[in-house]
Amino acid sequence: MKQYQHPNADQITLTGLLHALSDPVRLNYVQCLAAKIGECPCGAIPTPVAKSTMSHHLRVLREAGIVRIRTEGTQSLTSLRLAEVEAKFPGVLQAVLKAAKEDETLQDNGRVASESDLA
Amino acid sequence: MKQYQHPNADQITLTGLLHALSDPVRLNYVQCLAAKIGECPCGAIPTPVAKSTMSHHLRVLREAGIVRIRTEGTQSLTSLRLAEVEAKFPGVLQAVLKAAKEDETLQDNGRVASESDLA
DNA sequence: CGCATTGTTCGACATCCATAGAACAATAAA
DNA sequence: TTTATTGTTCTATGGATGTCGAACAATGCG
Repeated sequence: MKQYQHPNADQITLTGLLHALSDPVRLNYVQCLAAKIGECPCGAIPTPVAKSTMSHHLRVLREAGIVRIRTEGTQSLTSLRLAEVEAKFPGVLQAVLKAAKEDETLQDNGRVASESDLA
Repeated sequence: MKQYQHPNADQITLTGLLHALSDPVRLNYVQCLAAKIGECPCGAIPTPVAKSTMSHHLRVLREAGIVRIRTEGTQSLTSLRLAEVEAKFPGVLQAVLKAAKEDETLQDNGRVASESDLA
């Protein structure tokens, strides 16, 4: 269907990483993605924005090197590039994910992902 | 001279923190600030932008809760709120600082690299 | 084949943001 | 007091960004 381009480890920049994570919608998506193991269909994670907007956000995350996207059938599967990002910037993504998990301001911000929303 | 308002720990948000750190000029400034201990005059850290621009960046850093600014005479002294930020989001700022220290794209003291190098 | 599902792309739009110069304020130094 | 230093604020500007709807593409299902 569609071929996605992913930056390799060398092309991942710290500011790019931080910028990609600085959006509430994106950070929440990444957080939900980290909670699951392995790949995850985009649609399986509830988001408060239109699908075209989410497509844009996923593009940002992908180009920042945070997620890997591949298509299978009609749906695209996203997975966190945790190991690669950690190898490049040790502790950063992990600390952000941990902080996000315990942050209340992300829950209502964008109204994302109550436990009941997760299928 | 001027009174600065600083957010308390409760008002520091993760996305605000990440956004403030996602700018190369700001991240470099914070990194230099971390290298020094205690307060530091703004002018003591070389920056590649005009002073009005730097004033804007320092405002962003201050409002994000990352730096504390106070004036003494004609100059304003900035200090990193490392302990407070770490108390709120453990590991995040520290990991970012460590990553920034070892990142080549940030090295030459603020010349905004990386954007043009990505093409 | 026709239709539903899933996501991308395009155009549009409003807003934010980094940048800089000019004018201003406050203090220090001569 | 006059000048220099330091930084803020105002205004402008060009570019990036988040958002959406509509149209499109690809696959799966009946």
